[in-house]
Amino acid sequence: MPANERTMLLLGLLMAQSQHGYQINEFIERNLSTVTSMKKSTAYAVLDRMAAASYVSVRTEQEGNRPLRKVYSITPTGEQHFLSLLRKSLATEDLGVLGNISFMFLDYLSRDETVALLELRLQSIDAELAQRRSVPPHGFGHAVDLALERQMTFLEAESQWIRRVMARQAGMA
Amino acid sequence: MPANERTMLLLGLLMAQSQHGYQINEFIERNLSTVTSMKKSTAYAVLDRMAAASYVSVRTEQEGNRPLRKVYSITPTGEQHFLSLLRKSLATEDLGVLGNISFMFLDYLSRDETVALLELRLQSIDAELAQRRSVPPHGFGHAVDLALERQMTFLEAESQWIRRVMARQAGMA
DNA sequence: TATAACATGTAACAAGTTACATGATTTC
DNA sequence: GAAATCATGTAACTTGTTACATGTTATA
Repeated sequence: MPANERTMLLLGLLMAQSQHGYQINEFIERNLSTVTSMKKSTAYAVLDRMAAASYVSVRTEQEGNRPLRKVYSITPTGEQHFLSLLRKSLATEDLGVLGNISFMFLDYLSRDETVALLELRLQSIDAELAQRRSVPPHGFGHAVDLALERQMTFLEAESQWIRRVMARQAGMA
Repeated sequence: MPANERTMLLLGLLMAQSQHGYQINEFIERNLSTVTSMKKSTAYAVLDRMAAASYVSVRTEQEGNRPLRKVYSITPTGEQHFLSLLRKSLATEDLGVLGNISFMFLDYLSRDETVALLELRLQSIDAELAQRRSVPPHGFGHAVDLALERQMTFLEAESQWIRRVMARQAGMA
């Protein structure tokens, strides 16, 4: 019963069209690197698992005398499973998404170092924000853009929160 | 080389005082259930690993004829390791925190169902917000409160974002 | 002729979850 | 006398990463 995000991601990509593993991995690497960190070997393994669970069917094909490809197609069972994963995931807030344990332990660093580290974090967040604003939405799918917009929301929220926290620190100095 | 959040959490709790496993697990279950989902068995295993890595030392003690306890104390090496995990984690934004893949696939649900599911999500987020606002900060450590405040920031950001998205959907109906 | 792109894996390991085991003691 | 609390684990399983293996074909 693997009910995880990687499964949902791969099923979701196969909802659009049948694809072979390499093709999926390329797409993820080129376009979804900010959304998932799944490794290629993992993707191949998950595809195998999904085939064993009959969520996808496999056929092999060959173009010229290139290496054999295994083309995966989502099955009706797979579509059902995908939709049920999607519904559950959308309806429930995953608290795991919200945690960053390190903030619990700020007291173990000096105020100066805390400020310096938060400054670094802020810079990396603002850089990410700037970069994303300069490269407008790719355009593959309005919903993908939604997901990226949601990430932007969190980046902005954290950027502003860090500024507030630092202002407070400065006020108490 | 376990450089994960669970290690940091346990080391962080041991920074405050030496504790035995059960004690730590109780504390986590009672106070940190929104911050981590670590299971008790996992905590015991991580404590063992940390002992093997000399991040903590162990001594056994017994109170009356209760079961033996294994009391863990952080070592100087452990303190160094903790601080280095903390610094790295603070300075870098973890993109994994931002991802919710399901939003990429909204197009596979009808507009009506999407709205209904987002409504559910919104309700659970708002309920969580209300509950947290009604139970003011526990008070064990100003930094723990900071971590919870940060979670609040994300909950608020997502609540508002979902409202915007739904308003847009309604506008396009 | 080297190296990048194409294409799929395997093996060894690390980390985490689940369900279960154990046995005393305190509380209802 | 039953159930909860105290206290620590083990065994089996799932998931994921890392590093490596393999062999072809197009490109520089």
